[in-house]
Formats: sequence, structure tokens, C-alpha cells
Amino acid sequence: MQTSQRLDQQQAAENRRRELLEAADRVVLRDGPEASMNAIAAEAGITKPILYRHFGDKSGLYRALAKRHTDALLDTLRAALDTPAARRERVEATLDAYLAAIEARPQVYRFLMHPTEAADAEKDFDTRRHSAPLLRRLGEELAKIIAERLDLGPNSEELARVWGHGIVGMMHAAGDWWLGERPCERSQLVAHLADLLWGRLAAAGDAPGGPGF
Amino acid sequence: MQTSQRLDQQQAAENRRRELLEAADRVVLRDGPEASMNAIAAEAGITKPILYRHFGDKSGLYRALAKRHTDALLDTLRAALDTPAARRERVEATLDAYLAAIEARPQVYRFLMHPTEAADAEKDFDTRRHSAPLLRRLGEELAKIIAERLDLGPNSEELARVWGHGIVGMMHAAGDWWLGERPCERSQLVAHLADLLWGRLAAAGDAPGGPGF
DNA sequence: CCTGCTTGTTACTTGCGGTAACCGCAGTGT
DNA sequence: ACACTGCGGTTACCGCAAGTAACAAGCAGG
Repeated sequence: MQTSQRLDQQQAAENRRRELLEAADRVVLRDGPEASMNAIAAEAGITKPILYRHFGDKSGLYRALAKRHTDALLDTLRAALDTPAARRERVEATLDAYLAAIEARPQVYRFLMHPTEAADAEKDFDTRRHSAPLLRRLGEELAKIIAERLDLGPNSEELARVWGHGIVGMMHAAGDWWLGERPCERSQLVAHLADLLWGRLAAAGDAPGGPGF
Repeated sequence: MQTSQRLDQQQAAENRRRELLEAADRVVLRDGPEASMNAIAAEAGITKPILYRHFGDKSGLYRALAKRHTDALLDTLRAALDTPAARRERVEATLDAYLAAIEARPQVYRFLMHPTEAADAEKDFDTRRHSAPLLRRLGEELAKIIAERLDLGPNSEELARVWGHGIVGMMHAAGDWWLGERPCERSQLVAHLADLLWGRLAAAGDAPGGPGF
């Protein structure tokens, strides 16, 4: 068996893997994250053991699947963060891009946020990650951008990471709630969140008769 | 069978229920949220069907379990929000109370955030909630408090809810990340988050050589 | 022709959530 | 005294999903 053939086979295997991932994608988008391996294999026109040969276990498949979508989302967010405009507008553009993405494909979002516990499988339970890997990645990426573009004085590294994860969490939780209840327009939500980040909470006055805040 | 006996039995059933919940608590805290019903039943000294008679299904048991812990956490957070002090100090006290709670009992926290998909079981998948019920409740409670204590002008209702969920999400994501990596002291984290809420992101200058933010 | 490697299959094991059907024992009406 | 009924409890089962062995065919190369 020659080297060129090895390469051919390797490439064929990668193509196969892509096909399988696309089939898995269809099933997950149709049936949700609890789609069975049997169903995915059937959609791909094959049977379970092949899936296992390619991805090890369900967690492996879901990780591979999640990576594709996460990469895509990260690209659009980076683009939004790089639009040439004032800081507030960039922040709003990024929030809006995220919300538009989860609004357009809630099933993808749902999958990314909730890989049925399969994708983050570790067994020690105390040190396990709780949030979806997507959130961690977004948080870290945002932290990097904040750290390199902002002048935060001493401790900037630490501060940037806290803010990165904090802002991402804010965006996520608000978006999740909004997606479920649709209490207002997307642009309204974006404006409200930007207001929050711009310190309106600190600046607001106490309510007339209230106990103060 | 007399009325008094009915009451006795009802009370006995409630006591039983409490015992079962405590046993379930022990198991979940030991084995994590994916503890099996068999294991929980064994810990309680009985067998599965009794559990099902009391709680319907796993989701019911986990909901009951989660409610206890959520109520307790909410009480401590409310207390922190009611300390008589300046607004910034209250916010910091509340953040600190939350972080102290998840730091002290990470397993409880893990369970509340991740009830193995069991506690939020609905099948339509598109309209399903994604976040843990705990986060929703915290967000709504905070929204109420913000709405009643702050003067936010028109749209205050909507604004308060967005902020409630947003702030809770920020707290959660930052806390989750911090709990996993322990990059700094708790007080530091609290200060950084409060800084973020106080508008330091908007106020910070661009980095010296960077492309601006 | 046989050997080895990849690709695919069928058929199994294990473990879980959930349930049906049965068991024994209190108290009760007659 | 005795059958009857309600209730806490159990065993034994179903269905289903993850994951795995073991085997079957196509196809290189000596």
C-alpha cells in the first residue's frame, strides 16, 4: 500500500466523517439533543458501530457537532465586534448578532447549550464544568478581545476574564429568557442590555416611595 | 376511618416524603445528578415503585428537591439585598452571598444548574426552557426588586426584567467559571463584577496601540 | 490462493426509567 | 370468627438507549 493511497483513504475517511456529521446535524435539528445513535445512524444510511468507530462515543460525536456550530457563531460575533464604529455600537452589534443567531436557529442554540450532558462527560462531578462549552469559549474569546483592546490598568488580565465571562453570561441568560417569552423587540432587548453595561443601574434614582436600592 | 385518622395518615405521608427527599439529597450530593432511582430508593431503604408513588417520576422528585434548595438560596439572597447600606454595597453583598453559596456547596449548585434534563421535561423542544429553573426564578425575583425599588422611567417593567435576567446570568456565568478555575479571591471577583455593573466598561479608555473598542 | 485491512453488518449485554401484578397486614362490618 | 378492603411494600417485568463483540464481504499485495 503506497503513501498516496494512504492519503486517499485518509481523505475519504474525512469526507465520510463530514457526511456523518451532516446527517447527525439533520437528526439533532429535527429530534433535539436526545436523538438516539440509532436514529442518527439510520439517517446516515448506516448502522451504529460505524458511528462509534468514527467518534468513539456519543460525547465525541456531539463534541464534533458542537464545534462546527460554535466556530460559525464565533465568526459572526467576531465580525460584529470588528465593525468600525463607536464602542457602544459595536457592543450593540455583537449582542444583536448573538440574539439574531439564536432567534434564527433555536434548535442549534438548544443543542449547543444542552448537549444532554453527553459532551462534557467527566466523572468526578465536583470539578466538572457546568455551563455549556460554548459559553466558556465565548467568555474566553471576549476576555481576550477586552484585554487587548481596552486599557484597564493593573489587574487587567483578571478583570478582562471576569468581564468576558460575565458579559457572555448576561447575554446568554437574557437571550434565553427573551427567546422563551418574547417580551419585546430584539432591538429593545439590545438597548436595555447595553444600558445595563453602560452603568444605568448605578445611575438610576431610587423609586419614589421605596426603601431604596 | 375517621377524619382524625385521615389527617394522621396524611401527615405521616408528608413526613415520609420528607424522609425520601432527604435520602435523595444524600445520594444526589454523593453521586451527582445522574444518580439512579434505584440508588435513591436503596438509600431510603425502600424500592423504586414507592418513589414513583410519591413523586410521579424522576422529574417530580428532582423538582421537589430543587425547590427546597432554591428556596433556601433565595432567602439568603433576599437577606443580602435587604442589608441597610448604599446600593453598591448591597449589590456586592448579594453577589458575594451567591458566590459563597456555590462555593460552599458546589454539588448542590451543580444539581440545581443541571438536573439531567429531567426537571424541565417538555417534549416540543422548540419552546422548551433551556436554562435551569433556578436561574429563571432568580431572574424574575431580581426583576421584581429592581422594578419596585428603582426609578427607571417609562418601560421600567420591561427594563427591570431584562436587567434581572441579565444580571443573574452574569453572576451565574462568572461564578461558574470562577468556581472551576479559582483565578482570584471571591472578594476580587465581586469587585470586578460590580465594576462592570457600574459602567467601567463604558468608561475605560482604549488600549494604547490597539484598534479601539 | 491466501493474507490482511477497511467497511459494514447482526446480535448481544448492561443499565436505566417506568410499570403491572402480586403480598401481607392492619382495621372493619357482620 | 371471618371474609373484605385499603395501603405500604415487593418482585419481576417492559422498552429503549449506549456501547460492544463477532462475524462477513470487498479488495490491495505477495
